[in-house]
Amino acid sequence: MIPTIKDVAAHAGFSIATVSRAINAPHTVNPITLDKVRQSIDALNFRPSPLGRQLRGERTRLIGLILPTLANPVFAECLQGIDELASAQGYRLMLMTTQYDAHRERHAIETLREQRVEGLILTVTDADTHPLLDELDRAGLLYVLMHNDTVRRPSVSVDNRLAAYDGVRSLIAHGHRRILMLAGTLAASDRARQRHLGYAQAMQQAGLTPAPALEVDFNAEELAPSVLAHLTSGQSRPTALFCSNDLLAMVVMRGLRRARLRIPQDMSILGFDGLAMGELLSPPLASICAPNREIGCAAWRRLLARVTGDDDASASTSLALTLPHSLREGATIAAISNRTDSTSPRASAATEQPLA
Amino acid sequence: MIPTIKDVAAHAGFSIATVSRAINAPHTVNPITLDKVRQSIDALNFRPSPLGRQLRGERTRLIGLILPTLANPVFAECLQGIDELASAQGYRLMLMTTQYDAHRERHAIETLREQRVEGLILTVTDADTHPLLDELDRAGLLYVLMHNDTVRRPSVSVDNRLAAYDGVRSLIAHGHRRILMLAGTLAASDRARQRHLGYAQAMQQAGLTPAPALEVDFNAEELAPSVLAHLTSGQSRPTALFCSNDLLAMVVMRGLRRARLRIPQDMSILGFDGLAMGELLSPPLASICAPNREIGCAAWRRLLARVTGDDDASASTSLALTLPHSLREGATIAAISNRTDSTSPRASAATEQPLA
DNA sequence: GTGAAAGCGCTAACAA
DNA sequence: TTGTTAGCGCTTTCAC
Repeated sequence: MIPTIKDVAAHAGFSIATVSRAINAPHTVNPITLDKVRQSIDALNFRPSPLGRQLRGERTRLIGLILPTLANPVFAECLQGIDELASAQGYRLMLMTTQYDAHRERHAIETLREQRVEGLILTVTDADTHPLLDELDRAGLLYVLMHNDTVRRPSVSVDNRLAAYDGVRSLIAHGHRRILMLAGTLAASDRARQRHLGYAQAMQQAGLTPAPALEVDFNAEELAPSVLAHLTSGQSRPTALFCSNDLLAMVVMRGLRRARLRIPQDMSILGFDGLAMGELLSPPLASICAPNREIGCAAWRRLLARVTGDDDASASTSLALTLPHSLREGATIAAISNRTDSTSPRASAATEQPLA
Repeated sequence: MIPTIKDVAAHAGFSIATVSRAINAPHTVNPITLDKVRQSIDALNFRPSPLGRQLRGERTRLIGLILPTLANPVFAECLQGIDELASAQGYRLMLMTTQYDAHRERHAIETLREQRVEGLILTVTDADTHPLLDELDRAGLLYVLMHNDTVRRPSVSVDNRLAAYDGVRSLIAHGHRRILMLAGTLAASDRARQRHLGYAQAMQQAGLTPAPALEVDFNAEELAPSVLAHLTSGQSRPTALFCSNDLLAMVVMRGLRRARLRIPQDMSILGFDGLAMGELLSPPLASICAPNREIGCAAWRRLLARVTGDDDASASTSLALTLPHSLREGATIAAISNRTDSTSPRASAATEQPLA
């Protein structure tokens, strides 16, 4: 079926050792022999099996990738960056997704470990409390976290707390006082926690009262009545929503529209992630941007440094690598005049200026 | 470093054969022995290396995946479906992206072949003229195409021609006469060709004149002036655009907005792909929907049937598996009154009714 | 410059 | 029930 080095040797009339050398150290074999061997290789369409090599203890050049889902483009964007570098450097990627499920996380790690991946790039729900990561440490399997916000483990991410702080400060600077944070049903993630911390800090610093994050069902067609009530109730109606990620922001925007609220006149929206897609929305989504692709690249570089042992430089570096975030203005944030801080959507709309 | 079966055997005080049996056929070994072996396995945190197994000619349970890009969620959606089934059935996925580059396609195939994948799921630019696929056939490497529209090779896709035909017919039914098709810079793909065929057919059947597809640069911030000229020139201004995919439709929508055209009052838009994201737009994007996730699943099932040899049933089946498409109405298509088929955006807007 | 042979981790036939 | 052994595809001494 699939030709082996043996077949090539027989075909060329040499020993397998010579064929091996012809492949791995061409200069050590007689040019004429080399030519014959190469002809046989072509004739049989032979490709050396990495299994044989790997078995000999060579490097597998295999890196494992564990992501929660690809339904959220955040991870697809990271993956693009990783894939770019990996294939350029001759590594292969083995991908598994977990759908945020702990069992699948465990299964993924076991599977990849069995495959003898040289390292792992992953995003988990909560990096600080994750027992599997301790196991990885114990097993000596190298890994780098992406997006997870922890100082205890090797990770690449933005400063989620600070980024959220900056974003919410910007909302406040636009005159918003009643700002609510919305989170997906997976509010338990380390980044969601950090983002809420940043939100709370910005609020308090402005003398405002932070509220707990409001959980929103990602998959529902409409916003739940209970949620909608929070967003529209007369007196304390929020004027701005800080969504813990862009996908959530998009779902919320749709929900608000269906409830006949205008964006940003009736409600300002700020997302988090900086999805490329967000710019295509109408109005373009304001978002706290993480350099997702760059996060993927950086994670790759860190992992590879560890894998190849070029880690001397980064040994002095702290575990957590923090990449700069940025604010994308978009057009989903309206400025609010604080004097006429009316609670009626209609009334307030008149005093608001959509932001270019 | 990584413990081998030998280490376990030594630790447990048995032969490697017994350890192997303890792992692969526990019932054939003495319970007491089994217990000891298992303790050693746990103690050493041993995982059998698939390399050894695979080398013995066992199945690798490895499937290769070659996608153009993950920047287009179409592929991410397929991948979700594939990944779901693959991990449920104990297969591993090796992913490579090509960015529509022929060299990378070749490289991906070679790499995966070397890895001894049992089969390949891929999307190529043009399946009919692709020399690499002939090579796969010759090499006997099993594969299934996704999205590629060809009857010559095993593939899973929608009927792109018919789907486009249906979509354009719907535009015509809404009163549109001047309908233009836009395509990405990769207009050479088999599916783009089929879609244009469907477009042309629907136009001709309605007594209208189809135009060649207009190429649009995907990555530009604004629509190119030449393109914009096509879309706004007075007399022959199109009233509807059929975009060869949803991502393109989104880019075009943004471009139109920047050019101060309203959607759908000034211009109707129909996309192709049925991206989940499209429903979150405002207005929700009308699209010809392919069941992307289902396409991934179906491709997986077909490939696995071939890989495992359960192909008897599908031997009678034709090579190309066509899944049903559907039309998502969205709200980017306006009805046009044909009597007052005015060419001025402003004037025509008055006679148009946005479609719920 | 080339070949013979050992060994990587594992399974399976065969022996005990 | 357990052990011995050959061999999967390959690289790498070590001879020749």
